[in-house]
Amino acid sequence: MPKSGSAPTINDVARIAGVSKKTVSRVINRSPLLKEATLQKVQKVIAELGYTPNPQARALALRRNFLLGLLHDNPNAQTVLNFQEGVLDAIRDTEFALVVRPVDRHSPDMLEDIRSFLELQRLYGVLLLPPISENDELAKLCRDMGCGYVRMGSAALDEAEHLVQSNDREMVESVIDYLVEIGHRRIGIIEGPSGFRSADERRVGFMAAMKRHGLEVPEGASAQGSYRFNSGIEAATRLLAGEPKITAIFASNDEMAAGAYHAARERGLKVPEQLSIVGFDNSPIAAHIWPPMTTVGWPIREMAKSAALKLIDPGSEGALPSTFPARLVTRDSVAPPTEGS
Amino acid sequence: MPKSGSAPTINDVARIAGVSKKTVSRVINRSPLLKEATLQKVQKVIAELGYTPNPQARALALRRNFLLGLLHDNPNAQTVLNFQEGVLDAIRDTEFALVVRPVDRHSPDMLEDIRSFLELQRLYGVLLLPPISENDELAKLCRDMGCGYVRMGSAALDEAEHLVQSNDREMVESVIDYLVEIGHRRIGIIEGPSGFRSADERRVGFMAAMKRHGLEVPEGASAQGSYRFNSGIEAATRLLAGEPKITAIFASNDEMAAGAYHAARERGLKVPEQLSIVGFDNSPIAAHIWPPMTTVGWPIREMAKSAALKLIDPGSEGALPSTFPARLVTRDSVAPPTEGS
DNA sequence: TTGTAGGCGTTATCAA
DNA sequence: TTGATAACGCCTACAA
Repeated sequence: MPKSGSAPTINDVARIAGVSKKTVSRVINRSPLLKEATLQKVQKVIAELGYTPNPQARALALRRNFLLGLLHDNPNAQTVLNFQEGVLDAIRDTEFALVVRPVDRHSPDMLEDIRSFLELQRLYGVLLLPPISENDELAKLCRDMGCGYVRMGSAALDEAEHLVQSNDREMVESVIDYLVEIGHRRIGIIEGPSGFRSADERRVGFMAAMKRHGLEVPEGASAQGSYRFNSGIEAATRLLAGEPKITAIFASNDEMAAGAYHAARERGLKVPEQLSIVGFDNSPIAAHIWPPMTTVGWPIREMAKSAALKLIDPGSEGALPSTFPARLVTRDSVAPPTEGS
Repeated sequence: MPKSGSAPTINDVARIAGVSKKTVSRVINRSPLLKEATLQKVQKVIAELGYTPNPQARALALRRNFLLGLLHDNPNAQTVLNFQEGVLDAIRDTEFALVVRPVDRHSPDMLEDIRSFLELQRLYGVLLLPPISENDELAKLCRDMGCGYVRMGSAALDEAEHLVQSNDREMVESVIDYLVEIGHRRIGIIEGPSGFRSADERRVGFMAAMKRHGLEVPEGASAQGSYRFNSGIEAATRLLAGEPKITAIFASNDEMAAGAYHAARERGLKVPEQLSIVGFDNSPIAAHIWPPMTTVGWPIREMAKSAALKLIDPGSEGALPSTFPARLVTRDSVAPPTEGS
């Protein structure tokens, strides 16, 4: 009988069930070569004892930990946290746990740091959040080290088994369609920083839609930001100073869009009457700012869950989808352009 | 010589250094009973080989993982993420890793869930964020299971070795002092939800300061919210409907304070000219809302670092402080009350 | 289909 | 001060 005070081990199960350790091991690992009767018998004992395999021992024997890593260098706290929740949805009631690791994408030895981290912790797999998910060298590193990985991104960065992707480009196109439909013609864009795939995708979607509608994007109707709030203020200030006046701004993320609100207010422009603003991300600020902001939201939590499942249970249904449709969250920052504006 | 392709083990080090495994183990664990010469010799080999002890093997032998857990049920993403960063500051360049575990404080089997989590993962220690850090049963569970723990809170919830605490009460008092100093007399409060220690502390600080200044808090000048944005709108709406009119609102957190902005706007009140608002937390929304919000910020990252050090290196200097002073972040949501208002 | 022997990389015990 | 030997709890290879 198991020593009281400590958790039962595989030996306890084996002894009580009257089989060998290895047989119990087979039950745990769902070996197909088990006689039904044996399986039942062992499972019964496992249930009675409340036995759970010791992850530390498995990790040692398998040279692989039952840990999923979350690598991120993301300025958006809510995104990261939503993602964590989604991963937890996937690993709930499993032996997996989630370890997080913020990284510094500007550090020259980021890759080396990650390498030694992976080597040390022997993670089962890692989840890569944008923008570092866009780093192909990092993906290669994971492959080389035999560490599973899934990248989250705004474009087809990798094969389906290593990717959960949103349709940023199309979404931005449909945002512009919407703005044009209600009457806007002179639409400006606050782009995200160069080097970010998401920023590229959103810009490309914007330009494509404008072109499709036969609309021009003059020099002064496009400005670049850093995805930070302050950069949004600056970019919008430049946009609003241009001629002819724009009637709407699409910002590549909500923080910059919030900055655009401030810039508009400073120029005495009312949102949405004199200036429509659309953001991207559906972060909390979009809901809390005044007037509440129309923005594009992606299903981060679902994407995270799917990403985690791709790692721990690739065959399962939840692991299948790789592309996740974003949706337009309509609030009050968009209105038809004012006559004569 | 170590087999190429895989990391060197303690056996490699022992063989090359010409000592036993155990001696190497002693070097790793800084045993004091080592001859200086042996120590040097082994350390040299360790350095040459770039040897790192395998955490999985240690975890098995020690029945304890080199993992810190972060348990939270926190509605504020930025707080959680800042805390994560602080923990990372502490464990950088150590063999520790951080595993996160959101929990549901409303679930009836929360404690049971956490128990099995701790049992399974054999965490080195856990960090408890408010509000679940206020749960004494949870702390007891950790003690009973021999799992280290540190609680973060707004009051003296535990002994210094298990606690990092902010001085919420005094900070709120000084906020009120400040408001009174610039002329406010009729000040309202949006309280946090009952059952939250932070909410209690902030309310108590508010009441104490008002009393000290000989000011009354009439029935209609106090309303309770849930710490959520919408509850802030509702609470502030009630507050602003009361008579005599209040000239300032202290909200127990920034989200509710942001809600108060909305309520003020709906009533046509300008912030800060006709209504001053002060929040608590210094979350991103405080900086991004218009006008930028005056609020109270706590040094979460430093608190987190100290909390983690209390777990992994209790003797170190950084592990000492248990009380961390919050500070007032002055922005533009406070002004003297308007004459005759 | 099941069992035996040995290994994963570390630490603990106890003797030398 | 050091070392041989046996855990720790699981898995793989190979044998039966």
